[in-house]
Amino acid sequence: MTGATPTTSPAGAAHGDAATGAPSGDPTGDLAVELRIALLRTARRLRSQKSVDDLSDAQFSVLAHLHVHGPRTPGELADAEHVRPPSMTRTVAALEGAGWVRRTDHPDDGRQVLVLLTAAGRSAVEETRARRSAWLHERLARLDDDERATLAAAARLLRAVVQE
Amino acid sequence: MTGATPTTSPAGAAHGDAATGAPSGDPTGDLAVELRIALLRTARRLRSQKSVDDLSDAQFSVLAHLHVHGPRTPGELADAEHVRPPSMTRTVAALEGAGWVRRTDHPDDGRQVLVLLTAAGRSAVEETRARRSAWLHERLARLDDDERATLAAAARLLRAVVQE
DNA sequence: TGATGGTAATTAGCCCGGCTAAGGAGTAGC
DNA sequence: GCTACTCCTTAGCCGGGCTAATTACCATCA
Repeated sequence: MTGATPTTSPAGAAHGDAATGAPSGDPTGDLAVELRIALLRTARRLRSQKSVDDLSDAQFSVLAHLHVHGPRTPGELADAEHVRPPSMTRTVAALEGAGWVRRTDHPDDGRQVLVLLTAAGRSAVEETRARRSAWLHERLARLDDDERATLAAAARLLRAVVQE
Repeated sequence: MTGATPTTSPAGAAHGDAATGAPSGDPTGDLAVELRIALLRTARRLRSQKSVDDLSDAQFSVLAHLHVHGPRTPGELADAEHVRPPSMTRTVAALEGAGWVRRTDHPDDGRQVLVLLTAAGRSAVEETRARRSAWLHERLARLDDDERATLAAAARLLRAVVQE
């Protein structure tokens, strides 16, 4: 099919590309463009796999955050997910409606609320995490060890890069 | 699945930092989980940068596709973006309304439509691409050459992994 | 040639989840 | 105890997924 090779983006034929603002002598310029495309494309594919279960991407992300970090306030969750508080309120409400989280009063501050995973929520995270990784897992299995090592290193780098 | 996910820190009160950083055991199983998390997280950050301009992620993706591949029918675009035709109809309509693409009759088949970039659309792609990469670019600049090489290799691998 | 079935695009209408603006409820400082 | 601030929530907009149904066109075959 559209077997365009990744190396650069010469955009083939009639489409004078190469603009992208990347000075050609500057490797990170190209890299940013290439990496962004690859990441967004892969993420889109990963996200499209989610349709098999009933947990949306935003919802799962919150659940996973609670799973790792423990109870959090909506404000903290909004901050962590880089969304506005009203959006988080809505997501939390959906999760609560589904029985995956519970809202409790904050012990010290009456304005705040603590959101915590229910037992159902905890196992939902664990099951979903495995299932969602299946597609990627299956594809990674086709790579050789070096390639997998590269991706593992990249995953670590991305974590650092994205770190606030 | 692989039984125990090694990343589960007991959410209780502990705040596992080392959680999810662990390379060990079943390499591809862990890798899939780790990579998925890193990719989705990074993609979310990248996407959140878009808010500065008036081009949504889905819209930009279509524009970029047309920029690289030339005129396409809505059906082909839907296929390429892994969305259903009605979704693409809507996206194309928005792009047309903004003047970035034009719809023309298909030369051979009256059922089909050809979507093509306008001049404005073409420069929108080029400008936006550079701007959107700026955030990532700035962060990549803090890495060393080896790390950048790793990410470049990973970008290539991801393209291949996601192919088809 | 005219009915029949398939295919492309669209419309209608649902839902999720971003956002802003505005409104309680609770806290804190004076 | 008033005032200001903080946190959460509600109300309501919008983009963009989806399915189901509709319309327009093509292709085939009796």
